[in-house]
Amino acid sequence: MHIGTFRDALFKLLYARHCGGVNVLRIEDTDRNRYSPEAEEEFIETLAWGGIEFDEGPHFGGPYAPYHQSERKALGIYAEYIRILLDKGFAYKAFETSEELEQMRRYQEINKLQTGYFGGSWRDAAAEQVAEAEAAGKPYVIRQRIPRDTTIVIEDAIRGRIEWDSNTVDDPVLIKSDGMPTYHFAAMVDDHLMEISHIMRGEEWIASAPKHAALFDAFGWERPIFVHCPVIAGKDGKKLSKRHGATSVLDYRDLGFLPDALVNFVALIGWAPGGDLELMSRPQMIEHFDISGLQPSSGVWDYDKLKWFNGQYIRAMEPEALLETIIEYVDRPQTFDFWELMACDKDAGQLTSADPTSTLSELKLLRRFVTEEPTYALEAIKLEQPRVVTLADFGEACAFFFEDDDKLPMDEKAVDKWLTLPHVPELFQRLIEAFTSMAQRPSDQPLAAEACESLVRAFAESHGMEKLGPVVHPIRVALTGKTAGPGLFELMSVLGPERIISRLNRAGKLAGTPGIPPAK
RNA sequence: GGCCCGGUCGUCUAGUGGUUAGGAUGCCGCCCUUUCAAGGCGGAGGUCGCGGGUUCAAGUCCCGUCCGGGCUACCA
Repeated sequence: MHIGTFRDALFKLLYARHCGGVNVLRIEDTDRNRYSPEAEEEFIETLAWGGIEFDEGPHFGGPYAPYHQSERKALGIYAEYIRILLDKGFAYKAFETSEELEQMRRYQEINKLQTGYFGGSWRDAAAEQVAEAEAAGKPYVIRQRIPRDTTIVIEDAIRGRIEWDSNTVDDPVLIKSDGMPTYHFAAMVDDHLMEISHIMRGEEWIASAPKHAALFDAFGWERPIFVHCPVIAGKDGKKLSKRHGATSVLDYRDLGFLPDALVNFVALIGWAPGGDLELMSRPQMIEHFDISGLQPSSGVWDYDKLKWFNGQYIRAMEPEALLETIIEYVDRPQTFDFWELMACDKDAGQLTSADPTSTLSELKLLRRFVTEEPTYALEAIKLEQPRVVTLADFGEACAFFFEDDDKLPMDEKAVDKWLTLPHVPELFQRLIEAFTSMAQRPSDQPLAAEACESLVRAFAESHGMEKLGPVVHPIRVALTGKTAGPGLFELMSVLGPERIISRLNRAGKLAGTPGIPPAK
């Protein structure tokens, strides 16, 4: 599901909840070429993941079932209503072939006329002529007879009054030659039948709104309130599309975004609660949501701000809940399918700064530890929680906790800079000795960060060092292979004496320091 | 081409005739600090698309203009 569609669905939910109304899902599957069960499944999956709840719909039941338009068509619902329009003269049969329509359009374009079907040869055809064509078995569509020489006015809840010279509105197809209704017909009939109060949809529908209004008028039905929401655009101002990055909601799930963060962010494109409120819980959004806060102008998708929201939501989570969420994330096969795809995609750089191939292997490592050693993994996650943006980031951030001691990748520059310092061999040796004796007297207590700190500080002091950096950095590089990460003492406490000893040994050799005895 | 919609820092936005045009993000700096983040503090960034009016007073009202976008299917 496209981000824009998702945002609209969210607005509908928020508004329904705000008003104590009913949110209904209807599957508009009248185009047999476009519809697929897989697409519908993806739709439902997206809605469920995003917490977009429905009170009525094909998978939820309700008083106006069925909720698939194809099923409603089979029931003869649309046939019944098109009959009424035909009888009242608000619709007519048109027998043009697609070639004839194509020719007409070309003629209009060449002569710089308005394009569209404004009657052709059938709007005003004699009854006998129509009967003749029908008897001859010619295929036909049923078109809406838009009133001429008048003004069609709609009252849009966001933009106010919008009007059209009805002579500029062409006659849309209501029933296709295969008997299926178009959106223009089916959605309006259903909206009436299902007692829909608000038509909330994307701005791209404004152009067809006069047709829809005229249809309600033709039936003598009360018009719902039209709410045309602004579109979400890419950085270049054009409709958000693949080349702007990911447009599918599920891609953001697989990228490691939290549904609540995405929802919070997306709600704020085209809507503002007024004042300075930005970070909002779902109940807060419902409380504040109102059509008067909707923006008429389109918004641009700002990936950076989405990332900020996600970071905020990750930091706000209880570590235990976060661990659960991460487990869910790495247990989902789609996560790995997605990163496989990313690894092959040249444009993946728009979405991640990290190399997808390494993300993939780091996520596998994360999956192993999170299920096999959840207690250890939890401690690692706690330390990385404040410095991560997406769930996927935990892969890289935590990798050094999980990687085998002898396979830990070492940043070359960091090795050159910190492991070559003259005091490093002695430092490592002292630490190895200290931790070895600790390891030989195993206790139930985990290694305390304070103990590590005093050890390191003692070394610095005994060497007359005023700053801790020259001591801390070599140890960090030895233990993590990197120069960035959580506080050294916290990280040592989580790693534990065994891993520390083994990594110090390895790093010592890497630095070309001879003479360090084996740890055990 | 025609018809429609839109236009406040790069971006999301507050603002409904009187504000030093506010917040958020991003960017930069400082603090914190063993690194990176997070967090705290601060800074740069807006002639409210442009031009006319109305008014003592206009981002806010009116007209024009420019630019951007959407639609222009037997798709939704």
